[in-house]
Amino acid sequence: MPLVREVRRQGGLALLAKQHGLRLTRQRLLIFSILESAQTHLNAKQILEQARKFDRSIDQVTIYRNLSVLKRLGVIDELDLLHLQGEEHYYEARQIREHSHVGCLRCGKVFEFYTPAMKAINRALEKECGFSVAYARIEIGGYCAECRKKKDAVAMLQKGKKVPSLSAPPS
Amino acid sequence: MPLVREVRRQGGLALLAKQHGLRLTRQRLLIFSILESAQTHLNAKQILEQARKFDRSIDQVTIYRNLSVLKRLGVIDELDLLHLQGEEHYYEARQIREHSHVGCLRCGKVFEFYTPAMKAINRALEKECGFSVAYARIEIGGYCAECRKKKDAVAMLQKGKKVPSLSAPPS
DNA sequence: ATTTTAATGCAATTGGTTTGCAATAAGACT
DNA sequence: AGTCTTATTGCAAACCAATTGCATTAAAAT
Repeated sequence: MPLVREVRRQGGLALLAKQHGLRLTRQRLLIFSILESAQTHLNAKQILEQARKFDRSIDQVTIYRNLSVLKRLGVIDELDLLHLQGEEHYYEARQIREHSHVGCLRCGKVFEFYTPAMKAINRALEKECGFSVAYARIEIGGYCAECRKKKDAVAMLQKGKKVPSLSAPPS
Repeated sequence: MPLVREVRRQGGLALLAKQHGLRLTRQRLLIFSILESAQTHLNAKQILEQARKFDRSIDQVTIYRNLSVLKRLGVIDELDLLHLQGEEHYYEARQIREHSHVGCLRCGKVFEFYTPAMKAINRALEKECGFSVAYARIEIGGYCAECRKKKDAVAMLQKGKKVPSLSAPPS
């Protein structure tokens, strides 16, 4: 099982788990490696799918239980991404540099964004409230540059027409 | 039904709903008034409980459907408060001044916080990405001043003892 | 008053997540 | 290596917030 050896070597989540007295099972190491190599946030289903490629017998409860452990260890974040991509939760390994998830309410695209002002919030909390920030989740909804252009174009064409009703869900 | 008259007068959500061609039913007006007078974020169950005090026959689907409408209108926010108070979603009327929800990972207390740096994030997004922010959700986890004090006191007493395992959920 | 159809209530369903429990296997200790 | 302890797993069933189908009710336009 080459995968196991690899994970053991690289440390990271596995090392941390070991330090907390958790057993390094084949399934657990697999889940850890998936999270560590993920380029983006994943939901439980996606993690399960990836895991099954290496271990066809792994069950979704194992995914959930390990995500739960990692949440407790404070090394992954659980996100809902403003429900722009569905109702499930998404998970990502906690980054060194904090960032926000920005989602377009029109096209549903979600991207990550960082600006120093994010750190300023933590400093303000520390200073004003004596609150020590462990992690911050910033999720922003709005309209991306592309959609704004399109919207302007449409507005130009429809000048004078009434605004569409909001009583029906957007298609 | 004095409540209905009152809501009609005060405008707010009811006025907005009318402008979008929605019918002002007794149940809808009741839900609106609960949200408008809420001092804090509520979940669907809490809204239902409050609503039943005035209308014993109101159903939870009516709550959910109206929350859904209000989300679409963009006048309420749907939050999960870092799951510190349960897995359900919480709702609050969108505030003029944006703010964050700050939760203590030790005692579970959640409070609201504002600092100008929050506006700075929006400006940065606009400037750097051409992204127009409709709303921002900032949810922060960490340790409040009180818990930090307690923790220090405990650490003082337990100096030299090993760190408790994280393999079991916190009591 | 009549008509249209949005909104409601009830029941049933969905879908993500959790729990109970017997079987398995990690890690500790000979 | 062998044995023991118990954390962890897989399977099935349960859970529960949220959604959907449908007949009924009632807002509001005529």
